[in-house]
Amino acid sequence: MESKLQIYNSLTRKKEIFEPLNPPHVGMYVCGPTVYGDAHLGHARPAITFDVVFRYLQHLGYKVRYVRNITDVGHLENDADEGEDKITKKARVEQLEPMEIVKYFTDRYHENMDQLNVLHPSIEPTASGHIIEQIEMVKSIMEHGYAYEKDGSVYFDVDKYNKEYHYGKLSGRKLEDLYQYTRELSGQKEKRNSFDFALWKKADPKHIMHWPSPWSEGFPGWHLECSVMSSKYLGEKFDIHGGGMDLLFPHHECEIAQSNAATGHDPAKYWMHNNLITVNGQKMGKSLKNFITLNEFFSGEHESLNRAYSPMTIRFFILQAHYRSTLDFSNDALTAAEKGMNKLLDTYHVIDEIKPSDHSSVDVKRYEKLCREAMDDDFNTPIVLAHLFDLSKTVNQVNDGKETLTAEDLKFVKDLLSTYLFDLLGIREEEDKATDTALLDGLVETILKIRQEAKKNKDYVTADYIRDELNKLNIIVKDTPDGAKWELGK
RNA sequence: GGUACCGUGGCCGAGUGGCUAGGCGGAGGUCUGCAAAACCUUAUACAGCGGUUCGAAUCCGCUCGGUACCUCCA
Repeated sequence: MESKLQIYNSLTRKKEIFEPLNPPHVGMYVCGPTVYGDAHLGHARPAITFDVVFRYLQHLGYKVRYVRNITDVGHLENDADEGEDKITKKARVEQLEPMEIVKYFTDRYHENMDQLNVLHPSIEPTASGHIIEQIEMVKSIMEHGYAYEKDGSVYFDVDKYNKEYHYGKLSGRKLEDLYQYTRELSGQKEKRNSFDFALWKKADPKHIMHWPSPWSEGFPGWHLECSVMSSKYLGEKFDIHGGGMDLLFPHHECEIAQSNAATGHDPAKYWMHNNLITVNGQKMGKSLKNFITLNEFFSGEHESLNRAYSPMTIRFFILQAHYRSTLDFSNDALTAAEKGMNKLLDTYHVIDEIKPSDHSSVDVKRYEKLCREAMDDDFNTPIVLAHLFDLSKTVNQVNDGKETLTAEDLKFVKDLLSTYLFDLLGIREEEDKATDTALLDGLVETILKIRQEAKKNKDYVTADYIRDELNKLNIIVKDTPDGAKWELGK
């Protein structure tokens, strides 16, 4: 089937028809986390955004290789001890091996991703596992004349590169402007220009993580790992490179420069960037210390949280905004997302209780096209959800006897909800709701029969007592024309 | 200073020239012993000023306000 998928390409700043380089194969690389702390809400956004991209591309029939890295070396701390990277610093503080820290937070990250129902990437390479390849790439860039060594460190020669290529093509920055502004900052003497960036850095004695190289005992520059691992697993030229908008400059700009310097061409055809999550209009981030970790959301243990929010509520909340828009966090917004999501999940189950008619009074088939068009339009998940809410309204109207649907159409609606809500948007029902055991079922039914007797005798005191007590046990009773129904509450 | 971008009703959030976005919340109603759910109806909008146009939230200009990034800071 001909794809009409359009993707907003940060490189061209417009939506483009998605045409893979080698169909039906698609290569996608996304910058993963630096594992030196628990993942916060800001980390959930790229993970979920590109999870949906991954799911939808597969849905369209593409064979996707999705690579998401784990950064476990290299990111230097600027504000604290100079020359120490984040992993190392944490290790020294806690007297642990760096790889112990890495393992701990990598496991925690994976746990969070599973909770958010984020599919595992095809390959999850680590920077520390690709030191040799990184050294090779530095050599290649040097051989092409775009890097120079100084006192055991190797720097990328941006000025020289920019004479042959265009440094700033992704971020829209001009080298002259960078030069004017950055020259006043405390530049390092080793560099020819302040905007040159490190490819290899000589380790000073207190730096624990270091590897031998032709230039020094040291460690790779932080832009290098992504260039190396993407080309190793996806080839020198692949389809999609994704990441957070805050990585656009300098990180992704430098990746483009490194690839061009080593191979003569850009690494990725489409660059996708998810926007940031804000708190009171400000970026949620480590540096601002205004972040809330995912575990804190799940437990509710944070001063900014009124209560706990389930992983699926977080996921739904993120999907209710387009990935290229900023998304403002608040308790009200999360609660609204939770209620909306439960409404859709209820609809999914209501379908089973509807008696089919011979004739459908409404056209539900059109929703498939509408949902598909929304996804094709740069993964517009809020529009998909709006259509699903419309569909939900229709189902409820049928349930109320105001409209009718045939058995075939009812199945169609159920399948459509299943496909979009569960398979593509990755929402799943909370486990405690899914595990209604037969025992619980029987007990509650029995108690409700007693309550029904009480109601028949107009003994409302007993009836309400039963309902209130069940409520306290998180069992919500609803009286309907067909008798009392119940469900486990939030 | 530079670069990218944003400003939509109580809250969140779609929408790039004319057609109800949607969710949450509010108001009224149907149903109901009461409640909940569901359904129906409904209010509240496009930062300001000017321009283009038959017609602008949507294009252009200016003003005001806000955000992110600016090289080792994810």
